[in-house]
Amino acid sequence: MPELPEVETLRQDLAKEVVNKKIKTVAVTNGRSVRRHQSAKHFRTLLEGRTVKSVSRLGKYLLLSLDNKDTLVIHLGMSGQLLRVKNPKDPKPKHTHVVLTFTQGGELRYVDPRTFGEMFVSSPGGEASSNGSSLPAGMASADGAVLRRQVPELAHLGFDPIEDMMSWDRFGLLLRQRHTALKALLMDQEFVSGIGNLYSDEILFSAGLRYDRPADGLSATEIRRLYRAMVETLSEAIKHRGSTLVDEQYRDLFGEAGDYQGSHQVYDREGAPCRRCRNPIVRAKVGGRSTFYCEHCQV
DNA sequence: ACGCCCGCCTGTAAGC
DNA sequence: TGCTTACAGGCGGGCG
Repeated sequence: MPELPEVETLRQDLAKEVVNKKIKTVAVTNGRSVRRHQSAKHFRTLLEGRTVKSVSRLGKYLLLSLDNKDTLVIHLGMSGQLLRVKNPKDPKPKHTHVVLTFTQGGELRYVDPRTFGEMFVSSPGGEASSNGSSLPAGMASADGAVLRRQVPELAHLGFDPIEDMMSWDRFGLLLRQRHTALKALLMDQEFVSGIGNLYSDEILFSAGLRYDRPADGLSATEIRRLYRAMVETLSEAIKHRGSTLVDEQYRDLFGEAGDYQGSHQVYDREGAPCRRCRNPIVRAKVGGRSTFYCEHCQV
C-alpha cells in the first residue's frame, strides 16, 4: 500500500528515468484505470507526442509535467505499481493496464490488480477552478501552491509533510482547530497529504501518543514531538526506499522491494514485544481498520 | 464537525 | 480437499 515514502521513492527514480523522454504510444488495456476520461482514446491522444519535463509529488500522487503544460497524474491506490522496462518483450505481469512507450526506447508499465488506483491527464484551466487562489489551511510552500494550481483536481490536498515547511507554532495552530482523534487527522488527506494506515501508526508510536488522543488536547511539547515524529519517520522511510510488506504489493520502479519494513516499531507487530519497553504490541479496530500501538509507550 | 459505514476491487489465508 | 469468509485499505460518498 504505497504511501508518501513509497511514492517519493518512485518519484526520485522516475526523475532519473523518464525526464526528457518522449511518449511515442500509449496502450490502455483496462479502461477503469483511466476512468476520469470519457474514453481511453481521449487519454491516449492527450499523451502521445508529449515529452516529460519533470516529476513531482503531492501526497500520494505522482505528477509528470508535460511539455504543453498538461500534467499526467498517477495514483497507485492500494495495489498499484509502476515499472520501468527496457525490453518491451519482457513478459507483462497480470493486471498491466496501461503502457507508455518512449521514442528513446523502453516503456513504463502501470500494473494494478485491485484497480483502486488511476491515471489521468490534467490541464491547468481544464476544470471549473475559478478560485484557484484558495489553498488548504496552513499552506505555506510556494512549490505546493504551484502544483495545486497546475492540477485543480488535487487542490483539496493538505500540506505535504516533506515538501511544505511549517513551524511548530503553525502546526499547533492547525491541530487546535480540530477536535479529531490524532490517527484520523493524520490520515485525512485534506489536512496533511501522504500518510496512510501504516505510517500513521509508526508516527504516533514515535511521538509517544495514542491514536485516539484529540488533536486539540496536545501540550506544546506533544505538538513538537508529533511534528518531529512525522517528518523524521517519513524521512527515514524514504532513505530505506519504503516498506514492502508480506503481501509484496509495493515494488519500486525496477521491481525491487523496499527496506523499511524491518524498522517498523508497531505496524503488523501484534503480540510482538515493543522495541522500547518489551510489552506486547496491541491491535485495535478503528473505523474497520487495524491500528497497532503500545499501551505503555503511547499515552 | 466528526465518526462510521459502504462500495469499489483482487489475492491470500484462515476457518469449517 | 474445497468451499466460504475475512482481511488488506485509499478514497469518495452518504448518513446519523
